[in-house]
Amino acid sequence: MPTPSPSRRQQQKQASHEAIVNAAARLFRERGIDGTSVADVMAAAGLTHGGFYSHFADKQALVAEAMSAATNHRERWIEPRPELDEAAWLAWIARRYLNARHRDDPGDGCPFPPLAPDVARDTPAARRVFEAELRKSADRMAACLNDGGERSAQDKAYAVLAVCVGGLMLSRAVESEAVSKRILRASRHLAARAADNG
Amino acid sequence: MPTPSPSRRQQQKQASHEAIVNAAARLFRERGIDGTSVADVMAAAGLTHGGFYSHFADKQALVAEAMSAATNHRERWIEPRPELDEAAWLAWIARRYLNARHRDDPGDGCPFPPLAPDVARDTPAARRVFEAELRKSADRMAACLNDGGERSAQDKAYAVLAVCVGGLMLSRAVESEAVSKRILRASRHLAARAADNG
DNA sequence: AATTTCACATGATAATCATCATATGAACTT
DNA sequence: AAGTTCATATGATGATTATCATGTGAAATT
Repeated sequence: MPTPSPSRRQQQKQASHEAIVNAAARLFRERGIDGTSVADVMAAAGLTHGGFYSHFADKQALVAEAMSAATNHRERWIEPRPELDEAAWLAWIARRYLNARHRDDPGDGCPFPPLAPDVARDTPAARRVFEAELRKSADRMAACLNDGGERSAQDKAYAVLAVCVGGLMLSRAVESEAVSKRILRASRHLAARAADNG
Repeated sequence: MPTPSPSRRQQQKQASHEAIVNAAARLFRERGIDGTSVADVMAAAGLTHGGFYSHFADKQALVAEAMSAATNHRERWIEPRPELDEAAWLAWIARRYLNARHRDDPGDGCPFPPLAPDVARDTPAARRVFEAELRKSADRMAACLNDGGERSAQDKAYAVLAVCVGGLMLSRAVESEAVSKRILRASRHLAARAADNG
């Protein structure tokens, strides 16, 4: 059936729902899932804690939705550039992803680095959402890569995602700026190497 | 001064201290730092919660010690093999690290993947410990690599660590065995590519 | 042997948290 | 306009937690 024009009330609820999910997507990336309380999320969404359970069955349900919401902007990093060859394109997206700006703003960045370990310890449902989002990213990247030899474009994509996610995570976990930058630079370099046919 | 033979009491305390640190090193890797209570750690060490503060100023102090303790076995993964050339050696250590056994036993595995995001949000002191341990791993690896062109052996080492850490983390965060294995395999392959001279 | 020390146990304390119960007022229905 | 619904607010509840206070018995000291 075609969407009947939503009532004012429905609109209001949907707006709140989105505000909650967006607040959670940011806070989870910034402080981790365990480090973020339901009340924190609701306050950041401009609401109070009590209303939470008319939107979600429990915190787990929010985690799943927030994970999806946080991954919606993958186009920011994985953007086609048909005029570039494979190595140049990989170097280009690696620079978009592995840099100090992204490192210093996890709340607005890729959710894989900050949330992967939390998800690994979470429920199968959470891992299914993570996997679906990771797969979408890999597919989007693979569409810009060549199928080379025994390695499919998808395999290359997963490997590039691994360096990018690992490099960003490590760059955030060290204290000195010099070492952090070095990790970013070295990871960018290796990401571009995924292009060569082996 | 030469170590005076430690009294029975000192020995006892030291044994308890080590039991606590080892229990923490395992539990933090398995359940995360926030997901592990001081009481959990003490119980796993065969003690009760009250004695904790005669060993550590607070939970943070334990985090720092546990991180070091968990990294002490890096020789398991980064082991010299002078008879192998660089690419073969990298392929070899990548297989040692990026496999299902390691993936399925985080409590006894490398602490970087499960703890990096927690540390990124922790105190500067925690990040300094993380950095020191990461640097030791990079140094140990770099000692087995060639200084090639503009990329130093250390840079290569950091990049290899990034794929390894990222690949293991992603392989744990997805639900299907097929995708998980694919990530491990693709990451192993890219790790070995770090050898080529660019 | 009497005394002191201290590692560890038991038992608070105060904070935080997920979740639930209930109230309220605006938005829909009639 | 009176009645109903429901999104959200306010205010519990019970669990968990880091940390502290106090007790105790074995070990060290005298």
